[in-house]
Amino acid sequence: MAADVARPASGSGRVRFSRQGAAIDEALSALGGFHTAQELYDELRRREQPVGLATVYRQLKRLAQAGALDVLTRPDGEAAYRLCGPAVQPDERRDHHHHLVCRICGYAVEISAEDVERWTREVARQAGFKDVSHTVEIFGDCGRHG
Amino acid sequence: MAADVARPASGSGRVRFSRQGAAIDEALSALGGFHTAQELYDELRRREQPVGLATVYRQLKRLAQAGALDVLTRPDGEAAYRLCGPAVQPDERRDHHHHLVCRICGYAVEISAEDVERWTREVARQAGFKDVSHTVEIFGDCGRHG
DNA sequence: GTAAGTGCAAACGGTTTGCAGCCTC
DNA sequence: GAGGCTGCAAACCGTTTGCACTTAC
Repeated sequence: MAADVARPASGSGRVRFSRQGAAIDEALSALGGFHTAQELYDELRRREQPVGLATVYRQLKRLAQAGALDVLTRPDGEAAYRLCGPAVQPDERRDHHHHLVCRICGYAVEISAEDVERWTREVARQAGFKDVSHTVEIFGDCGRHG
Repeated sequence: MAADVARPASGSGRVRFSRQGAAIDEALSALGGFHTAQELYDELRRREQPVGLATVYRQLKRLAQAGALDVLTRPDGEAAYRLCGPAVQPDERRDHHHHLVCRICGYAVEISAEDVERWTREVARQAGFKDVSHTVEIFGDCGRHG
């Protein structure tokens, strides 16, 4: 099930299969939760399916752009990725959402934040701001790793 | 008023005056809003009071630790700083808060987020997470720069 | 005189890119 | 065989650090 992660249906330039791409999909699926490119890189070596670091980054970017990955910026600015919810259909657009992330093991819960969305929009409106975007992430210790 | 920015009352190691430190305080005050170390560095050169980039970073870190600066992580991971609210007393502890920041000019509004604080705590509790922290920042276009 | 503060340049860590070669379609 | 994908190494960018020097007190 791992290697079947949504492949981009993007118009320009067909996407080809590669051993490395599959390995990355598998690792993402096996690890679960949010993990950085470096962590993924290490995991791949551990699995004796080494992939160049540059390739890991490129693949992650592709998957993210294709909507197959959730991307998250950690407090220190490092980026972390995980597969989108289990059964994402190719054309199913994932809308804006946030996460409650374990800072120890990367386990993450998707949080519905209707109220926060509404709140940010309202705050921005009051201050006269336009083209508003926001970041909301919650980090903690899930207490069930290991 | 600019050079009088709160100096740390920290116990270890007395803090000395320096032309560079004062210049940085002034620039921060003159610019207002959130700005990166690099932006500050450029501003200082523009003012013909050049300060080494390393010094800018060190000074910003000091001021931030002393509680004289608000620190903010931009979506791309870069750090931005600004002086804390106008009249901060040396021993006045600024508690956790968030900002609505203009992504164009750095102008920022401090937002009270009681409800969001409560919400994040509640979400985390429901998921059984401990030691919870969170990031909430709103970016937009204030429409009044220039 | 002592040690904090500074400047420079080198080092760092995460991420991106140029380019030659490989491999899928 | 054309073009995407890979690997490597070099480049980047923000930030930190080592070290000798300056300077406030």
